[in-house]
Amino acid sequence: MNALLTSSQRQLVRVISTSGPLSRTEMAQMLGLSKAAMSGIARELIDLGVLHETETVYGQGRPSVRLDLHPECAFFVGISLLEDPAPMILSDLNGRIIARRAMPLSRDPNVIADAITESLPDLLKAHPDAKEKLSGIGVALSGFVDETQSNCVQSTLLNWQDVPLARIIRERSGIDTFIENDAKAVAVSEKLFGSAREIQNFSVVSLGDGIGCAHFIDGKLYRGNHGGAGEIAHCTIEPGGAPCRCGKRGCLDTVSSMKAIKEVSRAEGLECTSLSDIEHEASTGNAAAIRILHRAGSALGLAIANLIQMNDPGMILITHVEGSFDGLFGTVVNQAIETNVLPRYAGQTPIRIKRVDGDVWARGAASIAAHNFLIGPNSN
Amino acid sequence: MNALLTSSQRQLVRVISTSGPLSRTEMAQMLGLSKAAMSGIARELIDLGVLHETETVYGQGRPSVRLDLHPECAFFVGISLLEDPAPMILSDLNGRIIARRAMPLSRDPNVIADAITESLPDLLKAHPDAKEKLSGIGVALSGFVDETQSNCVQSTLLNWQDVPLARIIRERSGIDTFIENDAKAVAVSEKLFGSAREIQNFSVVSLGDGIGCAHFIDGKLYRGNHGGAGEIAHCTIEPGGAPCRCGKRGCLDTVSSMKAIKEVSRAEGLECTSLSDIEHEASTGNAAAIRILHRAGSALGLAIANLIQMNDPGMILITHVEGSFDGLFGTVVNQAIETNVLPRYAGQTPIRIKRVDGDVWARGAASIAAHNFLIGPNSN
DNA sequence: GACACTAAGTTCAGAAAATGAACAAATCAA
DNA sequence: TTGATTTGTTCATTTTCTGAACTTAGTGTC
Repeated sequence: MNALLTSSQRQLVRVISTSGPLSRTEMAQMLGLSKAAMSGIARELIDLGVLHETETVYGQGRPSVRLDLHPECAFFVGISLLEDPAPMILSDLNGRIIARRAMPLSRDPNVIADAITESLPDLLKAHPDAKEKLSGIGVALSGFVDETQSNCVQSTLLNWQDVPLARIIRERSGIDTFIENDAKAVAVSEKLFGSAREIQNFSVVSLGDGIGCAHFIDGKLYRGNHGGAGEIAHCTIEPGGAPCRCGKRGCLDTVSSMKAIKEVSRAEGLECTSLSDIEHEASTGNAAAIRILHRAGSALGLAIANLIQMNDPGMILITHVEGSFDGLFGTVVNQAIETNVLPRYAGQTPIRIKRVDGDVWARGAASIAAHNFLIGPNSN
Repeated sequence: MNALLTSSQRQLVRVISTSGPLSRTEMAQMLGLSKAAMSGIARELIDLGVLHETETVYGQGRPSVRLDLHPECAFFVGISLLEDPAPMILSDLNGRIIARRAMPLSRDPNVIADAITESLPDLLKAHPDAKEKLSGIGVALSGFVDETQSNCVQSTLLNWQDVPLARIIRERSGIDTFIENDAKAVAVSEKLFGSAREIQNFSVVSLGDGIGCAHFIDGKLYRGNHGGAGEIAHCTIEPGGAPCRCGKRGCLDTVSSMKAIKEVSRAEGLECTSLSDIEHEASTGNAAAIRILHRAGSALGLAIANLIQMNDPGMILITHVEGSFDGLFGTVVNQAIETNVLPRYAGQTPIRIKRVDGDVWARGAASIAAHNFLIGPNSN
């Protein structure tokens, strides 16, 4: 259905999806078209059910009518391969989750494709509308994905090397499928549906067992020359520090990831199984806990400060699954950012913290499909 | 003249300027146009003197004729405000320097504008062709420039704050003028004329008294949200290290800039006035010299490695005015990059070293004008 | 060297898309 | 109620692009 749109129609969809609801006149200006041309294109898209009229804005003169994407003109499935069982969601064009299922995780791409295909009818059961307008499947995974969003170049977690997962799923299910790295998927979902809608340049730092990061630059996801942009976890933060599983030493990952924090705690004899536990110990004055959180927070803050210095983003979004950022750890991170950023720019880059639930990855995955529907793969 | 081009014509110019000479058929494919449309557009541009036919490529079937920009269809003036006297060059569309002058440097934008305007006739004297087709003036300076490439937001060297230099020069001279930060100007000139023509993502690190850096991302100069992208010089590289003039501590600038290296050498009692001197001392076994170069090289290498980790560029271009990269310093830099980059990616990012002469900044400045002529200011 | 074969580039009628100008519609302000 | 103002529509006209047939300039083969 998306392929049936003319290039002007696609442009219009793109503008609305990045700028939100707009009047016909505003869009005409943004696209450099005449009001006459806009009028026609808008009507076509309304007739196709892609756009619909929303609020009326009153000012001087005839009020303008904002057009927005019809949230139910397309539906998407998102699957996260980061947990077992793998969460699976059905979302509309606004990123709203409509249905939720889970499927067993596997390392065999064929098994995954089959599991997805078999789970689809159940996921879509109560939603005949979505069944008909299902426009794409997105998959989030830990690893590197190439720029076609079709091949997984490498994944340690899944033990993959050049697996054309999207193609396999596409063949089994018959539905347009795209895969993406976990952090990059979250960045896309924040850009489409979240707090970054109007920000052209921002970076997402996702804090969990590992540390992920993704950049949006000039309104586009930036994946780098080998798909490795955002590999902040393996920035050297303590030269000559502890060996990392990547082969080098002193990576941020060895200091500030939840996994690292917990391991160091255990090594120091703390009986803690979660960040909250350690935070609690620290608040009661446990020197080891304080030291650990301080070290982890300073390292993460320094890495983020360096990121700000290098790329000058308009926002840093830190997402975390575990614990909270109100304790010592969060305080130290913020402090470290402040002290390591050019004083001239200190406080200029908003740092937003977002506690995310178990749906993030699946929602991110769905947003990859949505992005391909709205913006297209090559962003031309 | 540029404003007279239709949007298709501009697109074509843009494609050629980024991809080099192409046949009509190739361009038709790249722009998604029919051969018929291309034929017409190409003829128009040839008639206008913007394009010309170059080599003929023989294959199966009728040979294709590559079209390229006519190097003499536009000329540009570039001025560097980094030295006194300020170098001033005249270049063609290939970046070839045709004439060279110098003018006295001033901190008063009006005086600069007058000096440029007065120097122009002399610069253009022997080149009536260039006089007629002069299409823009570019100015490179040390400091922050806004995204319109018209205002200098801040310059420590020139002691400026929000100076609309481009507008002033434009008014005096009557010629389209754009200004740019020094490192960013060099990056643009490398993209247009240098070794980065076909690379979409790369970073330039310019090593001189200070350390500058600029990123090209997805084929575009990336300036960041506040124009501060590439401020690698003030990444914290030695936490808690020596105080920097920026107000914080341990910045790369305090360790690896030529100024810092020389200052530390002097403080350590070495009688050295240039990098070559220190390199020479090191090669004769002077422990202090070795230590200084090692520290500076490791720091710069680490910063570049972090840059590679974060942005995964397709190339790093290190430009340096002074000394050479064949000695200890260069070796240590390369080593530090290797050891601090994910082993998986080690050696994957080409590091090119370029010794630049006194023309770099003025040539970079001219390329800013050329870029605005070829690609346009907003890159739509 | 004649012949088919291939692919580049051109031509031109016709289709598609965008424009400009006039106009209808919906509100505010007085 | 009237005028001002701005949105959005309509339609004839212009601009731009396409498709298909054609010309051109080579290669490869016998």
